[in-house]
Amino acid sequence: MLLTRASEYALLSLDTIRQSDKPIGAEQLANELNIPKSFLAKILQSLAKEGILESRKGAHGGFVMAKDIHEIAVRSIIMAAEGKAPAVFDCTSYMHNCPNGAIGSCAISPFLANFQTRIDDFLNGLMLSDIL
Amino acid sequence: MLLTRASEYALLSLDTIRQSDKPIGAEQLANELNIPKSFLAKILQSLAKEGILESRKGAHGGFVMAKDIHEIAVRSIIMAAEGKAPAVFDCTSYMHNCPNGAIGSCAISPFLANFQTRIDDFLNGLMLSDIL
DNA sequence: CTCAAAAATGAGTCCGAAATCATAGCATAA
DNA sequence: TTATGCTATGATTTCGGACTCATTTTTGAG
Repeated sequence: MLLTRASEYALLSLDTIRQSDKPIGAEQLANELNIPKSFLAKILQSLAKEGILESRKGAHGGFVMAKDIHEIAVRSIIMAAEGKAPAVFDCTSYMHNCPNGAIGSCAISPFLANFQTRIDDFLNGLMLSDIL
Repeated sequence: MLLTRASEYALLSLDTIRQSDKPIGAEQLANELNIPKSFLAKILQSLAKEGILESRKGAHGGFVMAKDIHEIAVRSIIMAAEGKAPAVFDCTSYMHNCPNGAIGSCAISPFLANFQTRIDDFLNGLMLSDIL
C-alpha cells in the first residue's frame, strides 16, 4: 500500500473545505467525515504548514484553502499528510546507503529508480483540480 | 511504501536463479543473498505456485525458472511475493464495499481508480527481462 | 529399498509504524 | 476578557510486516 489513511483523510478534508465559503474547524470536520478529531487535527496542521491550507485562529476560526486547487499538486498533499515522500521501496530512499550493498551492487535499484520516477512525475503533474 | 521486502527478495532471487544452470536450493540462496532462510522459502514457494519458478524436490533439487524472463510480468512477481495485488490505497481493493460509504459516496475513489490503473498498467507491461 | 536431501506447511513470536486518544497551553476574533 | 479553536506533545492501542521454529512430505540417489 502506497498511501496510508492520513492521505485519504487529507483528500477528503480538502474536498470538504473547498466547498465551504466559511472556515471549517477541525472538530466540525472530524464529525462530518467521521474521523478521529486529534488525528485529523495533526493532518490539517501539516497541510497548513505546507501552505495548502490557511488556518484562522480565534472565534469562528478554522481552515480555508490557501491556494487555488489548480495550483496544488497531489504529491504535495501526500508529502504533508504522510510527513515524507511516497516511496516504492524503502531502499530507494537511501540509495547512497543501500543495505544490500553488503552483498554486492543492488540488482534492482535501476528498475526501482525508474519506477519511482514515474510515480513521482505522475503525482507531481496531477493537480487537486484533476481529481475533485 | 508500495512494495515490502518480500518483493525485493523475490526480484533478487529470480536474478540469481536465472543465471544458474542448476537448480538452487532455498538454503543456498538465503546464504548467498544474506536473507533469512525460512522467510525466503515462503516467497519461493509462492513464486512456484504462480508458475514463475519450478520446484524440484529431493536430493540435488531446488528452484529453476519455469518461464522465459520475457514472459514474466513484474506485477505477477509482486502478487506472488506479497500475496496480494499492489494497492495504492486499501480502499481501492474493495471499492464495492467502501467503508467510506457510510459517510456518503467516496469523493476520492475516481481518482484512486485512475491512479491505481496507471500503476497496474505499468507493472503489467513491465517484463522481468526489462529490469535485469 | 532405504535414506537423506530438500521442498512444503503451518503455527507462532517480535517489533515498529500507523492510528487513535488525551490534554494542557496558546492565540485571536468577537 | 472570553469563548473558540489552533499548537504541541506524548501515551496507548492496534496491526501488519519480518522473521523463526518445528514438522511433514516428496523424491532422487546409493
